[in-house]
Formats: sequence, C-alpha cells, structure tokens
Amino acid sequence: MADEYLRCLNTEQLRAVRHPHHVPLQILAGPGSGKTKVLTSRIAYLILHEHIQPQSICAVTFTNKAAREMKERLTKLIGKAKVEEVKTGTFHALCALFLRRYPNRVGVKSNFTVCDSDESKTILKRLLNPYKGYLDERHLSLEVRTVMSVISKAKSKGQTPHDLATSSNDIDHVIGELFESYERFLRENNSLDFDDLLVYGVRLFSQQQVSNWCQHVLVDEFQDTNTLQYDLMRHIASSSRCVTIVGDPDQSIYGWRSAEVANLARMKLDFPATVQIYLEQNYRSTASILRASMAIVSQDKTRIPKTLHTSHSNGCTPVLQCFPSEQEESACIAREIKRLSAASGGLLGWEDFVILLRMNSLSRSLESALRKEGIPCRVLKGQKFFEPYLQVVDNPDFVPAFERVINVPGRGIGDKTLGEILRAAHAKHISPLAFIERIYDGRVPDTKPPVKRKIASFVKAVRELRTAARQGTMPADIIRALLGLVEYEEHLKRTQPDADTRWENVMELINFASEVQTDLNDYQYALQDLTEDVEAGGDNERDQDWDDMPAETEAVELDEEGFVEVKPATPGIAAAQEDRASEASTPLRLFLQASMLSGDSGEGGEEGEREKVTISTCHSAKGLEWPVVFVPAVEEGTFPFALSEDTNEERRLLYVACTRAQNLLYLSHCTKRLVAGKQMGRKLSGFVCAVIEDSPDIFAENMPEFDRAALEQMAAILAREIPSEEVVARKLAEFYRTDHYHQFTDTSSKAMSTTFVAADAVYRADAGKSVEQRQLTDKLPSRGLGVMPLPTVTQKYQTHALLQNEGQQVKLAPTAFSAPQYLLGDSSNHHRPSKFAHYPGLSNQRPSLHRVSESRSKQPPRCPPMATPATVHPNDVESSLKYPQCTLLPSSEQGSSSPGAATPPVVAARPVKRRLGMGRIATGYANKKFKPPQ
DNA sequence: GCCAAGTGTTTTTTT
DNA sequence: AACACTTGGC
Repeated sequence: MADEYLRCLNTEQLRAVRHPHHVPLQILAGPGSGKTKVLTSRIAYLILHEHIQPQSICAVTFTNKAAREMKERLTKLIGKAKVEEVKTGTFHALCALFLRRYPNRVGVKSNFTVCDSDESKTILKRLLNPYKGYLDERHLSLEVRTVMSVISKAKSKGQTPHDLATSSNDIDHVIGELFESYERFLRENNSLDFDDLLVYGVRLFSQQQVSNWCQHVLVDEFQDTNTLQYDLMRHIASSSRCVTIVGDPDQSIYGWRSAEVANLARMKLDFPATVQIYLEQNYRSTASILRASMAIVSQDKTRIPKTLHTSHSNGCTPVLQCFPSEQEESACIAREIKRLSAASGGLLGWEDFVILLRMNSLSRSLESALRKEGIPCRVLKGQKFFEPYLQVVDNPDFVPAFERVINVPGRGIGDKTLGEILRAAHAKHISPLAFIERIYDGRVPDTKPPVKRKIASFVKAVRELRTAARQGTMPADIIRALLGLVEYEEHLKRTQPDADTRWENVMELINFASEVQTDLNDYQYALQDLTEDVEAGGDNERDQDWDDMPAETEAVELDEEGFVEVKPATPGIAAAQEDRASEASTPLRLFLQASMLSGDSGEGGEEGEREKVTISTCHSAKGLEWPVVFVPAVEEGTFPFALSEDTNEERRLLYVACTRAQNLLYLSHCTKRLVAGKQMGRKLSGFVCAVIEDSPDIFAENMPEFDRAALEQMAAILAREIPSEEVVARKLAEFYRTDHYHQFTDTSSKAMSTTFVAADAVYRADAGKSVEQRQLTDKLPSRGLGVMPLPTVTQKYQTHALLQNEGQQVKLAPTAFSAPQYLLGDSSNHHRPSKFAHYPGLSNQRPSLHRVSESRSKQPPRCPPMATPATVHPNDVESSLKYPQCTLLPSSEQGSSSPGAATPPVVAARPVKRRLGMGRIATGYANKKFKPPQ
C-alpha cells in the first residue's frame, strides 16, 4: 500500500495525521502550514490505516470552495469512489442535505427554500415599515441591517423571539416583535434562512438515529464556528466522540457573524482528552512576507503569542505605496501585474494574481483599470437571474421569489396589481401562485385590473417547468426550457443595452448547471446509502407520520396536473406526502440548494476561468494562496473599517490578507478617496503605521526589482520551471514597447497643454536616433511603474514634438491602450520624497498627481497637436469612449476623435468573460455605456 | 389611475 | 445594483 503521502509530511504534520483516531485532536495551524494537506492526509489515514468506512466520516469546511479543494486533493490519495462517500461540505450544506432527507423529524417540508440574506432583508424591511411611526415618536432609529444582525445573533445563540420581545428596552422590544413576525413569515413561506438551517440542523442531529452513522468528524477553520455550529459538531460526534479540528485564533475574522474563538477552549472542556498539536512551519511565503505579516498581527496585545518559521529566504521586500487617488492606485496595480507577468517570463499567469479588498465596493476603479490594460479579471458579486423562477417552481409558497418574477419579463403587473394578488391570496389562505392559477383556470373571478390575460404566460410556464422538475429533468434542461417559455433572449434585447454579454452569461450558466449535475448525482447517491442506514436502524417514524395523517382534509387539493396545494396551516401533511412522492429530492431542488449555499465563486469551469486575475474580498480569500497579492486601500476607515466594532479582528483580517501571498505582497493606500460619493482625505492604516515606525525596513516604497534571483526563488516556491533569460528579456522588451500613454495637463499654466508619455512610440520611433528619447526609454524600466516619477513636462514635450516632426506611422502592439488623464498638480512633482516622508505623523504628504475628472466630462480636453498612431485595446472600448482624445488612430486624421470610429482592433483580444457563483451572472459594477466591439 | 422607464444616491465582511 | 423618486404614455 502506498504510504507516500505520509512521507512528504514533517514531524508535527505526521504526528497530527497519525494521532489516534479516538482521541480528540486540535490542530493549531498557522497560515501556510499545510493544514489542508494534514486534514486530507488524516482522512486518508483514517480510511486506509484505521479502516474507518469512508461514509462514516464527516468533514466540514468553511466554504464550498474549500470542500471542493479537499475532495480534489483527497481523490489523489484514496481515489474518487471513496472520496464521494465521505460526507464533505459546509455546516449549512450538511444541514440542508439532512433536512431534505428527514424533514418531518423536525417539522419542515422537504421542498423548503433557502432564504438568502437579500431576501431576508427585503422581508424585514417590509416588516419594519409599520414601526416607523412608533420609533419616530421616541426619536429612535432602527436600520434593517441592525435588525438582521440582532436576529441572526439571537438565533446563533439559540434564543427565541420571546426572549427579545419581553425586553423592556424599546428597541429590543421592537426587534423582538420583528423577529417573531419574521419567523412566522419564513414558516408560512416554507423557507429557512441560513441560521435556520443550523437551528433545525441541531434539532435534527440531536436525534441519535440521525447522527449515529458518524465515526469521525473533522472541522476546518474551527476558529470561525459559532455556537450553533459547535453544537452541531458535538451532536454529530455524540456517538463516536472522535473529533479532529483545525484552527488558528490569529485568523478568526468572523466574530461579526457570532463566531466564537472560545469554542477552542470549550472543546477542551467537552472533550477532556483533547490533545493539541501546533503547526508552525510555514511553507507558503517568503521570509520577508511572513515577517511583515507577523509584525502586523503581533500588534494585538491580547493575542496569544505564536511563532511561525519559514525555510524560504527573504525574497522581495513587501511594498507599501501611497497614491493620490484610487485611480492611480488601480492603474499602478494593473501595470504592475503586467510588468510582473513580463518580468517573470510567463512564469506567472493572470490567475496567479489576486487583489484583496476590505469590501466589494472598492472594486470599481480596479476593474476598469484592469480592463484598460486588457487584463481579464474575475469579479465578485453577480446579479441573480433565474433563481427565483426555479424557486417558485420548486416551492409555490415562497412568496419573495414569486414577487421577483411575476413581472419578469414585463407583463404589466406593477405594485398595485401585485398587492391586490397578494392580499386576495392571503385572504384565501393560499399562495399567490395558487391564486393566479385559479384565476387562470377560471375558478376564481378575475380581479379588478384584469389579471387573467397578463398572467397566462406565467402560469403556463410555471406549470410546464413544474411537471418537468417532478419528472426529474436536469436543471440545465429546465433552465433552457425556462428561457424559451419566457422568451428571455427577446426580453434582454428589449430591455438591456448589453444584451449580448448578458445572453452569453446565461449560456455559460447553463454550461455550469450541466457541470454541477454530476456532483448532484453523487450527493443523491450518498444520501441513498444514508437513508438505508438510518432506516435499518429500526426507526419507522415515517410510517407513523403517514398513519397519523388524516385521510382527507380541505387543506390538500389536487389540480388537474396532480399538483398538491397545501395550506400553510398544516405543514406536516405535505411533508409526509412529499417524502413519499419523491423518494429523493429532485435534481432541480438539489441544484437550487447548491446555488443558494455557494456564495463563493463556483469556479468549476476549468479553462478560461482560471486565466484571470482575481478580485476578491479579504474574507473570502481565507484558506487560499496566490504568488502575488495586492491589498489596496489600507487606510483608516477601511482597515480597520469604520463601522467595525472589533479592531483586533480587523487587524487579523489584514494579517489573513497578507499571509495569502507566496512571493510578492503589495499594500497601498491613498491620500484621498471617494467614499460614499464624497472625496475624503485618507490616512494610512494605523496597523501599518505602527509597523513602519517600529521597523521601517519591513516595507519598501519602490516596486521590487524582480531580478533573476527573485525569479529563481519564485520558481522554487511555486515548483515551476524557470523561464530562460531570453524569454524574460523578450517579454520585458515587449512590455515596455507596448507601454502606456499618459496624458497630463499642466494646471499651473491652466491651458490644456496636454502631453503624452508614449513609451512605445518613443522606443520605436527613435531607436538609435535621439539621445533624450533614448534616455527616457532607458530610464523607464528602473523607474518602476507608477504614474510617478515622471519625466518633466518639458522632456515630455520634446518627446512629443519630435514624434510629430517625424510623423511616422508607428504600428503598435495590440495591447496598447489609452490611459486616463492626470493633472499635474505642482512642479514639486518631479522630486522623489524621502522614504515614508508622506506618511501621517511623519511628515508632509507626497506631492500628487490628480486625475482630471472622474466623470465622463462633456467637454474633454483637447487632443494635443499630435497624432501618434496607436490602437485602442479591443477590450477597452469604454476608455476610448471616455477619452476620445486619447484614441490615437493609425493615420494622420488628427482630431477625428469620434468615439464610434475607434480603430478596429489589430488583434482580436480575448473577451473579458465574467462568470461567478452558481445561479449568478457576473455583471460586477457593470458600466452601462460599455458596448462590446463589433 | 396605473405602469414603465429614467434619474440620482449610496455601498462591510458571508453561509 | 438596489432603492427612492420623477416623468411620460396609455
């Protein structure tokens, strides 16, 4: 038997893997210490050496992505067949799975809908409205997000609405009442929110017959479990008492979601024999990155000191840079990505870069900067599209979904009509869907504004899909049918300016749905086994339920298609029938569930998806690693975030972000930033200030040289082949050749004396001719990338004039682009301030370049009297619209800057595809003006 | 009166 | 992108 997997472990890792399975184990693992490796190896060990059945092992991860990765790595150790039997997933997914299986044990219906936070928010907002007056009278204000957070925390602690409603405090009392009506609403809509999954999951797993299949529980990211999740773990482990957890207090970043680091201590009480093993050897990062990360996190005086060792050498010093605005910051990051890509001679692909943000709203300028450079990127956040349609099909009682789709595509049903339908349906104690179905069937008189005609297509579509779903049609086919039934493509073309892009996204989504199908089959398979196990356990509750059911009640009625309508008042009956009727959940239901529970990017798609720069939040970066990490906006107010209550948690978040980096780490901040629509002065984060005051050499101010030695180290750490020096030289030359146009305007002279720095043109035009120009070109590489430092205005002017004099037709590489315009603030711009001189508390601000205008100015500055031939990157149509004066045409048609007449691309570029999580189409912060090139 | 389409404002982190 | 708000068409 192959024990190779044990051989590549260090002493401590091996100790953890081979730790006796019946002795509870805590693995305290710092970042990059190989915890996933240890976890997977331990599972393999349990199966191969301890002969524990794969199906009786339960491995809980924090995200679905982590679960996927674990499965992949485990497959290499024990093979696909066994991996599929191991029960892996998040606590939420696990609960959902079992609740679908044994719904009537805890009084839910198996077709419950998972209510996501958007929907929770909408529901609560509506419930909150009637209290507005009451609160105003008392000069109190209550934000929906506060209500959500309080309710969620209450649920996480196992509290009931009653616990809050009895409070004498006005606010708490109101929240208590809201809590109560919110719960009632969810129950009436046959829906569970994320917390409910855990609450009901705990109830379910506390039953011995449900949890006794489990011989060993493994929990990853244990420092971020909340009380409910801890209880779940306890219940799942109740029969075997065999537990392995992995965690790191330094990486606890979910306190705001009621995570309890104290669970580590609690476990030692509940499982007295618990043994701790520390993994302190970091294999991920260079020594200088680790040093910077430790310097940040160790500022927390309440922290339990812990060391981390690395065998890697220092490598490039992490960079800390200051910019005048987010545009410069973004532009520099984009350019640095390009430079590294070249300087690494292709060792680094786009997928090796990540930009980690404190919040999603910071991604706008980054996205556009990357697009300008023609760098493909993946963005978070996507717009939901057909999810609610499928929800309605699966669960007619879930009104929020009904409301979302009843008028999509437009059927002429507005707020008024919708309100009428809801009211009438409520009065009849049936779901709105059932109500309009009755209207459609003519069993109920039409309402005042004639609805019958308007809803016909909707009812037909839903019925057809429902039939398909019940017959077990695959989700991809159901979505396809849906698109046809509602004529979605036509709808898009009618209503969306970028219909093509959106339609492409929809098509990709169908692909994705079909990919997921195989996974779903596995799930069902796993469940099948489980069911037999439990039922063999001598429990026939199901039959009892069945017997208890009244033979006939007015609550159940069948329509022509055999669809069961159920009054909310009698949930048990439908549950029983549901259990009988569909022995397992339909593929659609499983698909929907997977879609709802995976907020993380469902990056199953191998190819194109991988070749993209990732933009992500720091939170969702947990557990992942990249060769190059950028962390922008390391500013007070963002890091720590102004609204955050726990500064130490924010610090740990920055620590988590930094420790994602293997080779290169860049922190940056701005002196000004657009916050909530207003320009705000910004200061460097105190987390970093403290570090550079203590030890100024931890960060460098300049972009790293990234020489041969650095490349060699990178190749070693990443275990990749090192490109030859020739390749590197060629790519670098290409990079500088295809470089950048910058347009600057001298405000002191007020006039639009615009200037270009056109590296490409300079380089090509003057090869071996002009001394000044060659100097300029030669300097560029060592100048680093930033917008600064720049040649003086006069220098640039000379460059310019010369180009014009020669009037050559320069052909540019396809990656050439038009850069944003900058305003040359003052003449002091040309000197380099001393190191960190511009940091708050240390000295003055660095002199700055200001962007001329963020907005698409109606009257853009004039094009300078030169017409350098150039191309616009095909992906960059937007900026060519934005800066028509920068659209340099490959001809002498000076000033013909009609946006529409942008140069045809020299080379067709890869389109920037954006596809995100399941069921979501990525639009990011879609720019409505963006139109794909013909 | 009703609905749809357009404008302007604001934006924590996630299962 | 959601939300509140206005305008314009029927």
